[in-house]
Amino acid sequence: MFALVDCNNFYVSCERVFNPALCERPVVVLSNNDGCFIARSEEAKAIGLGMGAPAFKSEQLLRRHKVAVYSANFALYGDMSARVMNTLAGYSSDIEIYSIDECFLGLDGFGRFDLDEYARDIRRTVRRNTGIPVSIGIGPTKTLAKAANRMAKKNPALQGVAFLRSEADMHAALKNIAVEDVWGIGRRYAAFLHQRDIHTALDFSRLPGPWVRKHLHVTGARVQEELNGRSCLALELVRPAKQTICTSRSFGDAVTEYEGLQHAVAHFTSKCAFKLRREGSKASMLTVFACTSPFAPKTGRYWGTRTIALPEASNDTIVLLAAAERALAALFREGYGYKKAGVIAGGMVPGGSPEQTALSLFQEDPVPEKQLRSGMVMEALDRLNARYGPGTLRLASDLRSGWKQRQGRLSPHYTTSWNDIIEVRA
DNA sequence: TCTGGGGTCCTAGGACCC
DNA sequence: TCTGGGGTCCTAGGACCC
Repeated sequence: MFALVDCNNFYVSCERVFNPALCERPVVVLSNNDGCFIARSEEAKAIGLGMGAPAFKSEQLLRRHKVAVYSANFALYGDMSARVMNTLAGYSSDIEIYSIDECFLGLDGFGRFDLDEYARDIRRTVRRNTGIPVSIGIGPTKTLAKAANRMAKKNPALQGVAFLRSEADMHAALKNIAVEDVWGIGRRYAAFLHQRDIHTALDFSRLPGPWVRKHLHVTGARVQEELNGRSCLALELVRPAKQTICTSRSFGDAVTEYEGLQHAVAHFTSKCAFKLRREGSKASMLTVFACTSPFAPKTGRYWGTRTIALPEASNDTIVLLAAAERALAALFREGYGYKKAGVIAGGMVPGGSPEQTALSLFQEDPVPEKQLRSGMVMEALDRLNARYGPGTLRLASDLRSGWKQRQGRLSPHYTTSWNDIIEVRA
């Protein structure tokens, strides 16, 4: 058995924890750069504010219904997420943190418990410890746990918990779930299936296996197996190291000067380097891109990208910055208004393993003194920033001028910044 | 004025190896 | 008359997730 615990309207719920007056109002949280809705309270959904819809198109609606609007505060959401996951870890030793607001729990060997009551206890405890409301679905496969979770959310009578215990439970659940709402069936496959008169999860589960394998490939075939109660997706108890690490942002105002892009790219590169070190990985390739708005008139569009192969895999900010600088210089074209840029680290090599030191053909020194020093400098940098706040110590090229994000309605970093708390009190 | 930011996996086809 | 059999690696594109 698997349980899927999913935080309700997570980002909105985080804002509400620290501002209970929001509980009676429609609330939305915007994406970076205050662009789209990425979280909506139930009231906001009812008004018709769509997930991922651009906020500027709904300004009237927002005003008319006095919707509380927030810029994304990922420092807050990330910290609240860690608190929720911490609580959940007390309920099973087998946990997979699936996303910032979702967690699978393995319930093998929990047969002596009443799982329904167990789930209700989890809900109460998470709520008490963190203030965050969650819904819980339980089923014999991850996909069925997902489906159960959806039921728990959609059906208030269930009070946040749905348990697919018997064949009959599963049959009833699948009958009431549209095929596009099944985990692993996206827009394209849903349209394909609708054309062939397959509308519910139950319809899909009954299709001939080879046909599904042919048209939806192995991923689709696995979904079908899972819907039929045969588990194909195991819990990932250890998160595998990331294969790529990306930091990118849209700009509040288009950036036209090379210098502005340079500062932004240096900032993104520093963030990537930090993420690499946190993962214990080194990158052997670095890609930089900068582009105009996809909504700009066709003639004013440009998508520039360059990838640099590093002579040795690295997670040293200084090394990566030098590469990023070269890439940007190569891709930059005068005369465009750049609306977004980013840095992608790839070709990962585990940091600290023998490969990472051994493989450079031209490395003259058997004891890589330079690398040793670089590691120590980066460690000091990270320690200082961990203690005194991100960005306290940084490279001189990592400048915040010449580019900025729109972020007009940011709530305080209630749980991660003393300064913000002091301001709130004042 | 104005449209996010991360990720993963799978497949097909080409280039290449012996 | 009529072109082997077994691989790997890389890339692009398509699908999906939150």
